[in-house]
Amino acid sequence: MTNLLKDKKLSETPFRKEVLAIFKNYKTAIPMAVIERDLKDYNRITLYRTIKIFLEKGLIHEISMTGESANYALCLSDCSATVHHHQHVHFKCTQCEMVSCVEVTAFPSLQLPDYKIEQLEIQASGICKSCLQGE
Amino acid sequence: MTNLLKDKKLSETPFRKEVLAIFKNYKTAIPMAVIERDLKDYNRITLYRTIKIFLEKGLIHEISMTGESANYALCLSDCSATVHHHQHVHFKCTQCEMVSCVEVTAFPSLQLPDYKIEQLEIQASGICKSCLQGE
DNA sequence: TAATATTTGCAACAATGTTGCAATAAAAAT
DNA sequence: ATTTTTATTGCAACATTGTTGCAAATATTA
Repeated sequence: MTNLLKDKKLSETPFRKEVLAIFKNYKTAIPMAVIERDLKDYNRITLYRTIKIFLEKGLIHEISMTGESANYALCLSDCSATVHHHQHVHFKCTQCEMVSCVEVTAFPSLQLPDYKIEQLEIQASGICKSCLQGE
Repeated sequence: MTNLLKDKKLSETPFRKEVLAIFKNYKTAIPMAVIERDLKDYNRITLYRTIKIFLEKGLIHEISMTGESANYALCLSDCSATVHHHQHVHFKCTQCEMVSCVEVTAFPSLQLPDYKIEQLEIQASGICKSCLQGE
């Protein structure tokens, strides 16, 4: 268990540790609303600033899916604000509404004539593991 | 040139025609801000409602890319609010900032063990056609 | 433990999006 | 073509989301 805050040269405050703990609790990506619900007591402004700096330092990444409010998840590999080294697909379950990051071995590739592709982001939706089993 | 509004059983009002004309003018996807700038005179609330109903009727679709505000573009094929028949990739140029829909013949496929994928959305970023040529 | 740097919370504000309702305009029916 | 019906618009008011300056509090460094 490494110290994510110190690694990214961020001061270790109780609030940041608490937010980080929430991220670690979830295996899925979570929206602001979930973080707010899980914090016993929090300041809206501080939370915004915390999320912002976590994003800037590449501690977490943002997942925007069409029609959804933004979700956030811990970065698994060493990322910065702009460069992310993920090889995963963002998956939204249409049944339980969970958004998660799914690691894939063979990440699809794509070539477009006349375009130079630098990054690919894949958002899938369907039925997740636990919903498939639960039926 | 079909009548998109009538096709979708929407009243043909001057305002809706104007908004539709703006969408037709652009080959790219556009954010709210661009629509607002292009409208000579408009009511904020009516615009929100217009976008909402255009989305509901499948006249336009929303494109959410990480870090971006939402973009909107006309649907090319016959779509509804939930089901879109696009075979295109959303492309964001990191140079000119344009977001566009790029039709592809071979749309990548993806299989995930334990997941049932129903829809795939692909967001690419890099350098677009005109920026590549302009250099 | 003191000095310095960073973070927090407040107040105030800006931007974005929503709702009820009366006036208005479009579509359907006569 | 004119009336009736239905849908849209704009206003006021509000809800939500996100931002900024600044002083107090806290964390880090020396």
